Amino acid sequence: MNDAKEPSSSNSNFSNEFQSSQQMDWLRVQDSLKGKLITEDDFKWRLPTREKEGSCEILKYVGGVDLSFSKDDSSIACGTLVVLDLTTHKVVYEDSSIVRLHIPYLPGFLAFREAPVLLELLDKMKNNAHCFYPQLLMVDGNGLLHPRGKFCFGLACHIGVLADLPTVGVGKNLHHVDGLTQSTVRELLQAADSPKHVLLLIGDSGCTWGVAMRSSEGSLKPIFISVGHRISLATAIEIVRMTCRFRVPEPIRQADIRSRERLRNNQ
DNA sequence: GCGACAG
DNA sequence: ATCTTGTCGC
Repeated sequence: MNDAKEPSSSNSNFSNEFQSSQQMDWLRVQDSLKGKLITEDDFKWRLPTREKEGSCEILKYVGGVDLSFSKDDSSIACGTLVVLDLTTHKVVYEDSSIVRLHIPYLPGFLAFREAPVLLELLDKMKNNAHCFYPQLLMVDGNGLLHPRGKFCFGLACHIGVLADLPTVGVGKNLHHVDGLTQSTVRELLQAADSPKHVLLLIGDSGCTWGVAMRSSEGSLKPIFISVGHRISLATAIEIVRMTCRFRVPEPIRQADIRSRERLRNNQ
């Protein structure tokens, strides 16, 4: 009875080793991409709210990306890209792609699972020189707010660097970082008398990772905003606030709704 | 050692 | 991420 094969256990040794060597590769990739990261405003447009001398282009087209998953087969996903016109608050572009994912979700490595589909959608639009190509992209997932923050970063930074696009990370849950937890942050946000409902996320190390923000009056639960690429935290906050009809900023919310819808009607 | 851990 | 209905309220 001893020689009974335990496929799951003998497998998991190999599988675990494979997984950790895979993760070491991923850490190197994140580290190398981080060398290209820009964490201050670096774009040629300006916010519509900010008056300024000179005639420069105004931020008008804001993109949002998200993935939804099949309830039956969790490896089937629909990635969606939408672009919102800030002046009309309407969706002016939508594209999506249903794919089979071969990479599992591992905390800290979301980008390796989700970025490829989304980058393809962006690429397609750029290659067509589409006139609504986003000037900025909001990503469902964190940017600099990452548990191994010194040399790593999240999905929003990953996409920003690879697409060379200004990006903002928006999380609906806090990825525990540097002593910050969801419950303590929520308490602090309640206690804070910040009129803008914003709390700087400063970790035990003194590092500022992003902010927690009550984005709409209705919701006690905050969203977590962090710098993605080619943008400062202050600008990121301003743009997120500008696009929040509800708790989740509209570009991401629309991408979420539409990707879920497409998955329902198409598989 | 154990639990926690974006989507 | 996904499983899940109605319900209270502006």
